[in-house]
Formats: sequence, structure tokens, C-alpha cells
Amino acid sequence: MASTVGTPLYDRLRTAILSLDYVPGEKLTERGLESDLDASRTPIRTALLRLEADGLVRREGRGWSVTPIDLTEIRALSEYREAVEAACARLAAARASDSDLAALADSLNETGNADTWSGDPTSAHATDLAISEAGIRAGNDFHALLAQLSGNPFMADSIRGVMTRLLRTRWLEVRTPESRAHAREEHLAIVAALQRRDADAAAALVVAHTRGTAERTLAFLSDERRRLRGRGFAIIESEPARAHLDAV
Amino acid sequence: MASTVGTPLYDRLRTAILSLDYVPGEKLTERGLESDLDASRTPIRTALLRLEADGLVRREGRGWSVTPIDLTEIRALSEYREAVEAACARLAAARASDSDLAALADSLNETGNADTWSGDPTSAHATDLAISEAGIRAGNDFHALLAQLSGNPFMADSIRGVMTRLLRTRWLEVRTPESRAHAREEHLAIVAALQRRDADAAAALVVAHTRGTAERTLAFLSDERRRLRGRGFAIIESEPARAHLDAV
DNA sequence: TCCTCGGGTTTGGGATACCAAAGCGGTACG
DNA sequence: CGTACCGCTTTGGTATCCCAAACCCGAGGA
Repeated sequence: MASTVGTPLYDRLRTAILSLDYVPGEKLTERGLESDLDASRTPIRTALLRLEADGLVRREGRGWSVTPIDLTEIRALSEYREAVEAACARLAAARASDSDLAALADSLNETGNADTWSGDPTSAHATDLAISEAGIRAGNDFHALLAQLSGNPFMADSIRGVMTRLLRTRWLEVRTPESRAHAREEHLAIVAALQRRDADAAAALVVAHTRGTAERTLAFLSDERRRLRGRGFAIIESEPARAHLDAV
Repeated sequence: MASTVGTPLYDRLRTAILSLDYVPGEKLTERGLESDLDASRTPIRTALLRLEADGLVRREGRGWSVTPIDLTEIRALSEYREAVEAACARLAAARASDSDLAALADSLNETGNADTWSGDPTSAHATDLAISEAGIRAGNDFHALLAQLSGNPFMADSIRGVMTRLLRTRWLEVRTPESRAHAREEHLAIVAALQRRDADAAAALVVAHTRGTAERTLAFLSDERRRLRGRGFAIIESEPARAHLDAV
């Protein structure tokens, strides 16, 4: 489970954005949210400020908008994540206790059973959604936990931030049982390397996993861009940041 | 120069904290700041929220306080920075244009002359302060620029954040001309490696520089801890984060 | 002397009123 | 028919006001 405790309002708005109730690119007005969320502007404003720091919301001229899905941003995030998460893996290999690693492995076993679960046949769609959500959360939690095992709070925080920014794209992707199984295999391999205390292998596996995930996500989004746009999602590809000298 | 443009209030408060006008550990009240800064509580609150995200201010029970200097945090920051900045160096070696690197080198030459500058003899102390500040800013800017040359905005942001959190300790350190020259040498070596497009060397130099700086800073703070505490600075050493399973 | 309990004061959180400016639409003129 | 201008409406920014709870301090009792 995620950390939960911000203000209730922050959590509600955050969840709404992450679950795509507010569409990427959608414009928000403080006064609109006031009635949507049935709260006063003051707490809404603080929630927006925090969400801005999370990268889920941004200022658009005057006013606010839900951060659009940006292919360029996803590339940069993956690159960033690759560096940090590899370092996390190395540190975790050196620092995590055996019991921590066992717990990490266990968490994978739990979620691994979701697909073989015989759900309520009356609501196949709802079940699919539930499994999707469980899979998404499992992936998220795995990486957050791994980062935590680095013992470095800054690394853990930055991974949490990256995962947050990436989370919405997971909802868009079709998550087949095969892809879930694949992700789980890679996660298990990472844990195994950590348990062998093989830092190099763990780092390499993390990098491979990260890179593969990013590639699949980007490929999917490029393919489905048109369709998703039709559903109202702003999917953009901003100008890649060039190294420039002016204005540090 | 730093980015400058938040709200004027945010900038003022941020500067005041970074230049130790508000002492590490000091308690802040919104209503106190209201009169200090001659502004209303609303903008003060938004400034505090942003500063909280910057790690310069934290909630203390109810209420706010200036983040104390925490040796454990400095260690974690350095470890984090080492990973990110090494990655930045590799990327910069691959991506930065020759002219960008030349500009980076130039910025070092400019500031290198500060120590040989014949200042106004009437105010030696003010001159020392000015040189210190110039040196601090130079170091800060160098690393920020380097990170920027990675072409990855997330890396650049995280380095900016790390440098911000570390900035106050620089003010506490005695910066001798020798130490400034030493830092400059290492910066020059990094640029040289980048210009040779030698990613491995650049990364290694960055790591060495980062590690050395951290060690010197920590050694200094440990030594002077008592004295600095006497001046009212909260210098603490919090419990290192242990990898724990509960509450991701 | 130390601890406990209580009440007054301080403080952050939330709600609301006001303001200036940006955005939008309609109208009138070319 | 197109365009430019003007005024109204919307919206974020700011200033206060109110409230509940946390905090502080002192008095009283063990």
C-alpha cells in the first residue's frame, strides 16, 4: 500500500488523477474543484501545490492542468530511474537483511497468485480491472520496496516520485497475464541476485528490466496514441531538453 | 545565478534560510513570519509548502521549523548524489556540445580569479564574505550546470535539490583559498575528461570529488559541532534509515 | 521538590470576502 | 464578411476571520 497519509483532500485528488478520473491534459480550476471535492479553496490550493511538486499537476498560464502524458518525459524518467534504481540495487545487495529480502520475495508470491485466482464469474470486467490494479500496484510496490532497501531515503523518495509519474501510463497499457508474468519473472530474478549478494548482477537486471519496461510502454503509447487522444487524453511529445548554457 | 523566480516571498524566505538568517532548527510560526516578511499568511503558507518540498523547512508537530543540519542526512545525500551525478557525467560526455563544455570551463576560469582579486582594503571581512559566497556559488553552479548537460531534466532537478540541501553547510565550513583551489582543480579535471569524451574517467572523477567533499564536510562538522551548537545551530545526527518492511 | 491537572493563550487549518487581471464574447465599424 | 475594440465574467492571488486543538504556565497537591 502507498503511504496514504497526506491530507484527505490531497489523497483524494491524487487518486482521482492517477486513476484517470481527471484526464491527462485536462484543465482544472480551483473553483471547479471546490464544488467537485466539496471543500474550500484553501485546502484545495495546498493539495494542488503538493501535486505540482509530485509532477501530477502543473500551472498552465494562469490556472492549473493535469500533467499530460509526455513521451519525452517518460524517456527522461526511465533514464533517470535506471541510474538511481541500479544504485539502489547495489546498496540493497550490501545492506538489506536476509529477512527483508525474504519479505520482498514473499510480496511477489502473494501477487503472483492473482491471475490464477478464480474470481467472481458474475463480473468479469470488474475482475479484470481488479487484477489490473493489483498488478499495477504490485509492480509499483516492488520498486518502491527495493528502493527502500537501499537504506537511503533520498533514493527511495526519488523512486517513489518516478513511479508516481509513470503510474498513469500503466493504466493505459493492456496488461495481459503474460506481461504480468513476465514482469514477475524479472522481479524474482532481481530478488534472487540480491539474495546471492551479487550487486553487479542485481544492478544489471534492474537496468534491463527498467529499459525493457520503458521500451514496451513507449512502443505501446506510440501505437495507441491516436486512439487514446480520441478518448480525450493529451499524449504529447515535448521537445527534448537540450543542454543549454543560459539560466541555470 | 540561481533560478530566482518563484514568488518574491518564497525567494526571500529561501535566501534567508540558506544564508542562515534563520538558524537551522529554529522554530517558525506563520504569524511570526507574517510580521517578519510583512506579508499575509496565505502567501507565507504557500512559500512554506514549497520550502518543505525543498527540504529547507519541515513540520514540527504542529508548526514549522527550519530543517536542522543532520549528519546522517548529509551522508545519504552524498551517496545519492554520487549515483546521480556520475550518471550525469556519463550522459554529458555523450551529449554535451563542445561549446557547452567550453562554456562550463569558462565559468571555472571566471571564478578562479576571485582569490587573486585585489579587493577593497577598507573592509577585509566583507571581502572575505564576498569571496566565500562567490566560491560557494561557483561550486553550486558548476554542479548544477554539469547536471544540466546531462540533458535530463530530472537529473538536473535532483542535483539542484541536493545542492540546495547541502548549501547551508558550505557557509559553516571555513573555505580557505587552498580548499577553493583544490575544488577548482577537481572541477577542471572533470571538464577535461568530458572534453576527451571519456565517460568512465569523468564519472570516476565526479565520484571521487563528491566523496572527498562529503568526507571533508562531515569531518569539519563533527569537529566543530560543539562550537556551532553554541552559536545556536541545531546540528544533529539522526538515526540512519534502516531498510524496513512496513509502510512503504 | 516534583508531578499533575486545568485554563487561558497561541497557532495552524479552513472558510470567505475582495481585488486585479486575463479571457471571452459580442458588437460596431471598416 | 472580417476585424478590432470594449466590457463583462471568470479566475487565481491576497487579506481576514473563525475555529478547534495543541501548547504553555502556574497553581495545588502528594
